[in-house]
Amino acid sequence: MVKRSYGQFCGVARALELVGERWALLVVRDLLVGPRRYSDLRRGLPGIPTNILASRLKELEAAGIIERDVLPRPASGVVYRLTPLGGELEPVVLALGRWGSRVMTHPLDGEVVTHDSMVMALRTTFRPEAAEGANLVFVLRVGDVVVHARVDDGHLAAAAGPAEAPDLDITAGPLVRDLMAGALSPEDALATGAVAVAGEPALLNRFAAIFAI
Amino acid sequence: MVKRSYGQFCGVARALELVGERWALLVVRDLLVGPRRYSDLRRGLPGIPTNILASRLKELEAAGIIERDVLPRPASGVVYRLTPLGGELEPVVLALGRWGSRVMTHPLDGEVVTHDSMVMALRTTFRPEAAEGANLVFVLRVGDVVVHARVDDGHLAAAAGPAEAPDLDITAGPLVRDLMAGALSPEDALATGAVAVAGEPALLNRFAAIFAI
DNA sequence: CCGGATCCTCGGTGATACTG
DNA sequence: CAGTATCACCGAGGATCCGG
Repeated sequence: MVKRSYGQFCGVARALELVGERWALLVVRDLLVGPRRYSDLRRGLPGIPTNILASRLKELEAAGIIERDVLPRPASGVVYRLTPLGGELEPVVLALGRWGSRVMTHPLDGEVVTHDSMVMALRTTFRPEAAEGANLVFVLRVGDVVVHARVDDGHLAAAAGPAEAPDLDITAGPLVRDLMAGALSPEDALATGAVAVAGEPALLNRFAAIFAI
Repeated sequence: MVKRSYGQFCGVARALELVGERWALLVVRDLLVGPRRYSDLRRGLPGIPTNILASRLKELEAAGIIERDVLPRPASGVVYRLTPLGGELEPVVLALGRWGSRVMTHPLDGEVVTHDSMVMALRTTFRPEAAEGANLVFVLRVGDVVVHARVDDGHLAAAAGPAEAPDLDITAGPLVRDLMAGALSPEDALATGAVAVAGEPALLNRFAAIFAI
C-alpha cells in the first residue's frame, strides 16, 4: 500500500500526508477530548462511512498518532486514544477551529452539534487573558448536548456532560455562536430568548468575554 | 455544485470543508510567501495535476480565501493572492508545519525542496525569544533553492532569493533539518561537510538556536 | 450491542493531451 | 501563459452483513 505523497521535503506537506485525508482531523478532534470507542466516534462523526472510519483509525495508528487499547473484562471493548505525538496535533486543530469559527456564521441545513465539537469549540475560543483571576464553572446546553467549562485563573478545563453547582447554566441554540462572536450582545441574547440562563445573568458577559471568537 | 459537508456546526469541520481538500493548504502555503502566478504555483507544487490546481484556485476564490488579479500590460498575466481572510490561515499552516517538521526526519525518495516551502519552514521554526536583540541576515541554499532570512530583534522577514551582504551564507543539504532539530551539532555539521558556510562559522550556532524544531 | 468487513456506485484525483 | 478536455482509476459514500 503506497501512500500518496506530495513529493516535497516540507513539514506542511508531511503533516498533510499523515492527517490531511478526509475525516482524519475530525477523528483527532474527538480524541483530543478523551479516549473514545469505535461506536463513540461513529456517533460523534455522523455521516462517516464505517469503512472509512476503520481505514482512518488504521492509518492513524500506523502513523503513531493514535493507539488501540483492548479493555479487559468486564468492560470489554476497544478504546482509541491519542499518543503523545497525536496530542501534539492540538495546536493544529485549535488553529483550524479558530479560523473556521469565524467563517462559520450560521448552521447549514441539517448540521448538528456534538459533545466533542462543542468542547473543542470552548477550547478554541478560550482567551486566557480574559479569564485572569476568574474562578467560574459554566454549563452550556445546545440541543441535547451538554458540556461544561471550569475556568480557573487563566486556565480552562472543558469536558462533556454537566457539572455540579455551576455558576451559570446556559441553554442556547446555534445563536450562542453570535454571542461569542460579539455579534449579539448578552442583553439582547437574553431579551430575545435566544439564550436562557440559570444563575446570575450578569455572568453571561463574563462568558462572552472569556470565550470569544 | 454541492460542496461536500461534514454535517457538523463546528469550526474545525467548516474549516476543513473550505481548505481540507487535497493540495488546498499547499496552495495557501505558497501564497503566504507572496502573490504567485499560475505557472509559479505549478512549479512550486511539482506533481499537482493542472486541472486540480485550476479547480482548487476556483474553489479558494469562491470561498473568499484568494483573489485573482489580471495584470495590466506589459506585465500581462494572472496573479493569485491571499485575501485578508486567506492570510489568517497562516497560524493553521504554521501549526501544521511545526508538527510536520518533527515527524519529517529525512527526505523520502524523490522528494524535492521548493523556495516557498523553505521560506515557510523558516517561519515555522522561528523562535522570537531566541532572536531577541539579534540583528542578522542569513542566506540559506539547499540544492538550487536560495532563500534568505532577516532577523531583527525578535522579528523575522523571510523571502525567496538571496540577500546582499549576509552575515552568514549557508549551503546545506537536507541534513540542515537535523541541524535545526538539534540532532546534529553545528560543529559536526561543519566538520562532516554536511553544511558549509561563508561568514563567521560561529554564527551557525545562532542560526540553529533561532530556527529550531 | 460492539467492532468492524464486504459490496457496489459515484465522483474526485491523477496523468496526459490539447487550446485560446 | 493560463488554463480546458478527456479518461482511467481509486477512494469516498452508503447499505448491508457478520463474528464475538
